Amino acid sequence: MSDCMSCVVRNRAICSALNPDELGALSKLGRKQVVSRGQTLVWEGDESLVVANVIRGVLKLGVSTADGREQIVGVVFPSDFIGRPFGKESPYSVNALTDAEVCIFTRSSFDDFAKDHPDLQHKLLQRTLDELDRARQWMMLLGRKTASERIATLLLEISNRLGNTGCSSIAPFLDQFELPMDRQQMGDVLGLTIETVSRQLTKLKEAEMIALPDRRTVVIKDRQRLQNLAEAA
Amino acid sequence: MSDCMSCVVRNRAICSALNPDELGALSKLGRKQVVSRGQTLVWEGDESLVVANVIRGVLKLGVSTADGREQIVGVVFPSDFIGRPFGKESPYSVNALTDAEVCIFTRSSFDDFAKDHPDLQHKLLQRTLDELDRARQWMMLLGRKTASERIATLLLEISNRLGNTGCSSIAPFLDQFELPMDRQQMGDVLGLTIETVSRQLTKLKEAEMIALPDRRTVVIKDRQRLQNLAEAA
DNA sequence: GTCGTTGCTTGACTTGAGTCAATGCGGCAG
DNA sequence: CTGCCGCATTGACTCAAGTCAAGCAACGAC
Repeated sequence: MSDCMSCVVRNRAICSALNPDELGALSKLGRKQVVSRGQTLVWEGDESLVVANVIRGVLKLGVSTADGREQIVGVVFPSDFIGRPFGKESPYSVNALTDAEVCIFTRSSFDDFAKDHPDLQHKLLQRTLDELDRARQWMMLLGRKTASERIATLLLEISNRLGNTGCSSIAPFLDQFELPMDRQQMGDVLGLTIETVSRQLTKLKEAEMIALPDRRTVVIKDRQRLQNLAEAA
Repeated sequence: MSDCMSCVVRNRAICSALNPDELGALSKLGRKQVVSRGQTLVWEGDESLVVANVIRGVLKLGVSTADGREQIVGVVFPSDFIGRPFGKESPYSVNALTDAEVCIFTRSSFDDFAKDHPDLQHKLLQRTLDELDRARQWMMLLGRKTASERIATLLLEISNRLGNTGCSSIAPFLDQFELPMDRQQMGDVLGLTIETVSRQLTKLKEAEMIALPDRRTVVIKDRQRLQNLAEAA
């Protein structure tokens, strides 16, 4: 890889655990790769051969049943880590929701490097613990929240995840943003159908909590009310 | 703690990463604690002050909304690790489903110990990755499976988790076992109501896939058919 | 014994979300 | 400009699961 030191996620990705020398060593193992929207990086059930850091773009982690039902079990943003280090087949597929750029490693070379760098493993552990907490919050959503609560939660989550680019702590969240996914994919994240997603968005628009200038753009007009709805109070 | 070397989960818990000397040092930091059914070990939203290994019994991790809906986001069995190391408040409460025994540490002393023991962190990372995979599989269940598929999945999961005690690799799963939870709690794990749980269990019984000799006992009579149902084919 | 209590099951009815089927709309190729 | 194509929205209807309300069975206290 050419230049980790100038990488836009240098200070947020797990690489931030490494000093310049270590970073140089790691950079020899990986390479940047562009992934275009819709492209699949890893298939569900395949042996886990690669891991990666997200540099730019948004990707989804998806599980599907034999009869074609799909559930998106994770959405990864820049600086997030992708993959299943230390063996095991990947229990989900990884797919680009938008054009993206990742910094990719073979699993075996990454594993070897990680074994010798406890600080890197520590960062990875923290990240995995955070991801687990997020997954559990999502379990509450999928098990117990109503359709409108789910939509409200998703919009706020995306607003936060897109806002926290870290570069500018001025914007902890965004009041206007582009959805990195279409209606079907929103349904797949929320455990709903495309029609229910559409209807609930219309309701939130009619209630003036949000505006939808075009299919992909969301404006949060009343964050407080949206938050109350999301928190299922 | 008196005697880690003779601990029943010695070879399966994260402690298996440690040599006898290290184990001796860790044992000075922790203590065994008996927890009785229904007792709460950690409250949702409280600062995470303790972590623990489960020695005996089954505990649940639960999240609830302001208006009283509950979702169980994890069930932990002997040798599993409980808690949120490295800061952060606990996003869920921890509750004993059965009488249990845990080996408990203050978070800060465990954190300090872990910092100096990369092998322990490595074990913890692997365990957390496994737990994350399990949580994601459960997201598929909560988002996309029907009531009967959910029940079938839960019964098989409990059969496997109770079977894999590690002590005897003879029994990879059990065909008869005691449910470590009541109907309400099954509903809370599956995102269903108590009535739906009861009705679906009756259906599985009528279809002769299982038998229910008493409220808490389950006998798997046709594992293959139950598995087909669970896999949502 | 019999009275409560607690947890589970069953039945009748309601409802939130799914299904099926048009219709609408914005962009782009020709 | 026109017509098509790929989403997205909307409407009418269905159905799986939830709600509300009895009953039932096992167990312990007295």
